[in-house]
Amino acid sequence: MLYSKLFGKTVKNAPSDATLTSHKLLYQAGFIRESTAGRYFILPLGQLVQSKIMGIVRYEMNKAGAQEMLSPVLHPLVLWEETNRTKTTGFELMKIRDRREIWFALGGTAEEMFVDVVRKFRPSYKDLPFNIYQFAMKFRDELRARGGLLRVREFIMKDAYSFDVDEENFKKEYKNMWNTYSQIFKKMGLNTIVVESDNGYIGGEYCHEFVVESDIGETSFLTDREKYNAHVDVALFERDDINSTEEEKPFKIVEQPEWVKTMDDNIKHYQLPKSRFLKNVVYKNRITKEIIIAVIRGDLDVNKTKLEHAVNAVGQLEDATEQDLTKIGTKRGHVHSWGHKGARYIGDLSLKTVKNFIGGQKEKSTDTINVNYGRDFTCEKLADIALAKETYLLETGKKLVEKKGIEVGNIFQLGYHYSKKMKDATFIDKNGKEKPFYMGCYGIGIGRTLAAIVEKFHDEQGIIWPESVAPYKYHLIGLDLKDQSIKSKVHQVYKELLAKGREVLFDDREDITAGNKFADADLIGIPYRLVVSKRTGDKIELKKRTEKSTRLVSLDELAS
RNA sequence: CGGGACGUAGUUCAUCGGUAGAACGCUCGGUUCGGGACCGAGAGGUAGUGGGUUCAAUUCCCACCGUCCCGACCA
Repeated sequence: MLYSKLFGKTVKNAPSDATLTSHKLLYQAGFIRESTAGRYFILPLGQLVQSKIMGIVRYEMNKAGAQEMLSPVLHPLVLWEETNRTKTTGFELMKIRDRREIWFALGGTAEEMFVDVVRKFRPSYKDLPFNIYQFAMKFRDELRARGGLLRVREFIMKDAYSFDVDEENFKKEYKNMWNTYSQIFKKMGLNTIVVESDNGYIGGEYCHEFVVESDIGETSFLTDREKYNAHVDVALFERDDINSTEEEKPFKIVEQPEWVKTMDDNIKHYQLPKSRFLKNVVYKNRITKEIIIAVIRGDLDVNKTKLEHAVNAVGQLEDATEQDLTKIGTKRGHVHSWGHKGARYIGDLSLKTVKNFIGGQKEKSTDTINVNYGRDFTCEKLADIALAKETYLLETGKKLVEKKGIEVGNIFQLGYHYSKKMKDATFIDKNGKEKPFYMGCYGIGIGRTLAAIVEKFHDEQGIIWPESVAPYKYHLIGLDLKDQSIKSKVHQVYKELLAKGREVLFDDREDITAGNKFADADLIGIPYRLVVSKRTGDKIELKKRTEKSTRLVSLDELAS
């Protein structure tokens, strides 16, 4: 490619809106331009990288036995109605209607579509298992796009769907995809951490995110730096014992000055640590309108995801409003740990680690002390509904550390979730009986992966592409091009490299200074820089993007 | 959707009641030519949109639209 003809040039300034390095560099180096918030043009250089990434994904997926295909972008809305996801999806479904007034969903994920195509064949157990996948544009009506390519509203995703006869066979495919993903990201130079995470409606053990550790990432996970890596939503930890052997004292209602309102006031007033107080957090189920009060030890925070699982309302809880509190006869700061009619009480396991809690029935000028779980109040159930935090201990006694990362891929157990909801999503087993498929799905965000690579591989000068995903292998620079013999020589080098099938970006601009060309080369970040000038004689100067030193090589050496 | 910031040339920013200016980039000419050179000339803006206040609005006020950041949300 001749740089002079390349669409998408480098620029000196990034837009002031860009806060992330990957966003700035991809903009400045001419890989992307924004259309509207969260929707990007991927320019020629950017698309070359995306192609390389997709090439690696495709190669490894095929090697693992998966088969590439393509589904329509517009999904018949009736399919989403079949699984009730027109209502329950976490993301706002984008809909569109054709001239016949038929409604479609713009695909944000494609489980229904893949089940639909599979059921058109009504396979037998002999046809199973299989894993089919696609690279397709995904549409998400994100509430907030963010950080260049990091969180967008349209992006290319590789999404794969596996169909097995049962869980046991599914597990093998799950492991297969796990290994495949590790290999894919390794090939791109990305070190991924496999993080246990929440898969929403199913729960269970099969859901993992592949995360590139990075402070600018949106995924928070806890790790013991050895074996245990878990998303904050699911991370388990040992609740430390506060005083569970202490003797239970008599329950008492005590006077309390009116200035005592917040947890901090409590600490000041009673001169006791946070862990000795009861804390109540109120949620509302946005579907059923049910009020849920989570009761927890004062030093811990409620983990909404865990709570949703505890009350079997995945994706349905939201913070209660003042009006909700009024409805159950209370107000902010005065929620009781028991007794509010019309509310369900769920307690955290930590309630058992403290004797003689303070609080729980705060009124205007009184509160309760020496409150004990079991004796003075009980909840509908005690469950793990607390948010794990850094420095908490695992059951193994290891310390947890909180890290952030970019989720570049995930693997997911679907089980029977879709196959049982969708009509005829079955295969015929050995005994001639219909059985639902046991499914899994596996995604990789291509654009986000690209951004993660830039976040990891760059320096002050610009991007440093790993060779496997670089838009070109060589960045050829011609200097002293007014000299006809040098000009013809560098064009000759370019032609011969192309003839040998090498990927070359050739900076053939004649009126640009050397410094400019070098700066552009560093910014674009192609792995090998070649220079032909009056200094290089018969040879070509070679410099790796990652190194400072240069050396002279012959054309044969390069092309061989 | 809540909180905050903002919208002026392709980009970064100035001007802040009196009809818009710089740098970079771009075009042309010349001098340079191995780390973002220099000189000269030039093109490029209905100041997001609409309304209001005013003799006069890019500037003040309101609404809408759009953008970014934090939060909520995120198969």
